[in-house]
Amino acid sequence: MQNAPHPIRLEPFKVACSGCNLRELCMPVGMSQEQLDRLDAIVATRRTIARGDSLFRAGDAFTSLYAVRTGFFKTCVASEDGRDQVTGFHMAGELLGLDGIGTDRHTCDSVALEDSQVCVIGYHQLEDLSRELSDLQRHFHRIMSREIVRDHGVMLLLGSMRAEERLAAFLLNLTQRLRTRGFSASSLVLRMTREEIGSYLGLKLETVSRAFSKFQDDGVLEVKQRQIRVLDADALQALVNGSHC
Amino acid sequence: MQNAPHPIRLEPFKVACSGCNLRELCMPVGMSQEQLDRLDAIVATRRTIARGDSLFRAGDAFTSLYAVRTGFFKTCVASEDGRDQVTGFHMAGELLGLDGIGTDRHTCDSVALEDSQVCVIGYHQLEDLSRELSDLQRHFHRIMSREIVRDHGVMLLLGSMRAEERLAAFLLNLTQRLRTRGFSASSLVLRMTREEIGSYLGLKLETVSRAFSKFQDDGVLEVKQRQIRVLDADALQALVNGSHC
DNA sequence: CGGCCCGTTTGATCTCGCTCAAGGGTTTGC
DNA sequence: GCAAACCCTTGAGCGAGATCAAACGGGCCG
Repeated sequence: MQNAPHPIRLEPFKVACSGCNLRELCMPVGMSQEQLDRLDAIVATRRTIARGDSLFRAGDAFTSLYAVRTGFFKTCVASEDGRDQVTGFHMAGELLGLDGIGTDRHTCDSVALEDSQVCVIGYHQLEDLSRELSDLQRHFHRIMSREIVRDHGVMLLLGSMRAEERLAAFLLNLTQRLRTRGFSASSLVLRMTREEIGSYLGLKLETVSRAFSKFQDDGVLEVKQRQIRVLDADALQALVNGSHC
Repeated sequence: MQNAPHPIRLEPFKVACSGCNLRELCMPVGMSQEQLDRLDAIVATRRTIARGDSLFRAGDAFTSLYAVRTGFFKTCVASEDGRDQVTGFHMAGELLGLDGIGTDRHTCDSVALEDSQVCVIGYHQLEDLSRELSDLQRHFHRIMSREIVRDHGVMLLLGSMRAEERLAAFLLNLTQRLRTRGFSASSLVLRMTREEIGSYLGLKLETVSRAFSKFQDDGVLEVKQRQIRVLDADALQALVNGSHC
């Protein structure tokens, strides 16, 4: 849209990390040109996933990690009985599939919430390369560690927050990540249903809906179905910071 | 105890991975003698932590990982306001400190629940070595991945289980881990208070206490303060598997 | 254009776990 | 050995969120 005109060049599927506008968010953070070229070599393919389809499912053999290029995903785990829990939402630049490393099988489902594209990163090749490039090794370890820290944050949320606090924390997290990607921090379109939000937050969909309505009544949000406008981010932050006492 | 007599040799603090009886549970899983020797070289020191003391705290600079050698730990995160959430309990052979890799600072507190000893593993040395030993690299990645999967399991528990189901899942997890270490699966001594269990499970201590009493009344457990005897593990398993419908 | 499906909102009621409170048991320290 | 913490148990009442139910709204397709 806002780009200066470029010579029209068709690069049907091969778009390298080195030329990717997500490279400062994704695997190649801070890598040199030479390192980038080597990373390009192992991120050979991309895959398109239609809305509603799975990128992988629990039980699938683990071979690759996936970097979200465009679109939006949820991951969910299921227990033996039907119970189902959304464990995360993932947007451009984020890495999917880390759960599979431990047992060589994926332990959760990853489902596209809109038509999406991912870069396929062969895991063994990544291992090989990260033995040579200590920057890559370090970065990969950081990504895994941050995932653990993120999960601890969700555990804190699920274990000790009330419904409205959970939703506030969720919205602040989303807007924060959107801002990092250059989007507005105040206007967003939810890619997931109330039920999926509820599953992630340990709430029922009705409770999520009521919390949205409450925020709207209080002038904190403007809610039109999945179109959300944040009117008072400070109020959300205050909720998360336990103003309930 | 059951070993053939050895010449009495004092090894005051240096006990190597290669001679550690936890090596099949800990970092050196499946490593060759030559690899073990190299690992020994970087696991140079041990540290003793008295009950109630911290191994590390949120905000501390991250330099090392810690393998629990003896004793028992909890890790907990705190939010800006006073809220506090136990994110895990850790016993012999388990690795602590992975949270620090992402930001070079620890993000949670790790507290000894009994007098404990840990092996200190310098992280940079581990990185260096795992670039040379692909088995070590692989194993380390698996440990991190399993931690992520474990956290997903806790999220499922916190997000979708009722109080008694949570306690049942917790007890089954504990006994499973004790069994792996050669302890009885039916008789255990809890190292943590009801409040700490409650924090981990997203419940209040009174609710935990009531659930214990209920299990005792139902003949599933025998509860004497922190001394627990599992009388009917199948009943616990049935609870976790959602027999509530 | 009309009808259907899906997701959402809102209301009424119920219930599980929380809160508040009291009492008892165990461990620790003087 | 006694006292003081600390931890655990149990009861009573309450309330946040679940459940059940109904109606609404938008998008899609015939």
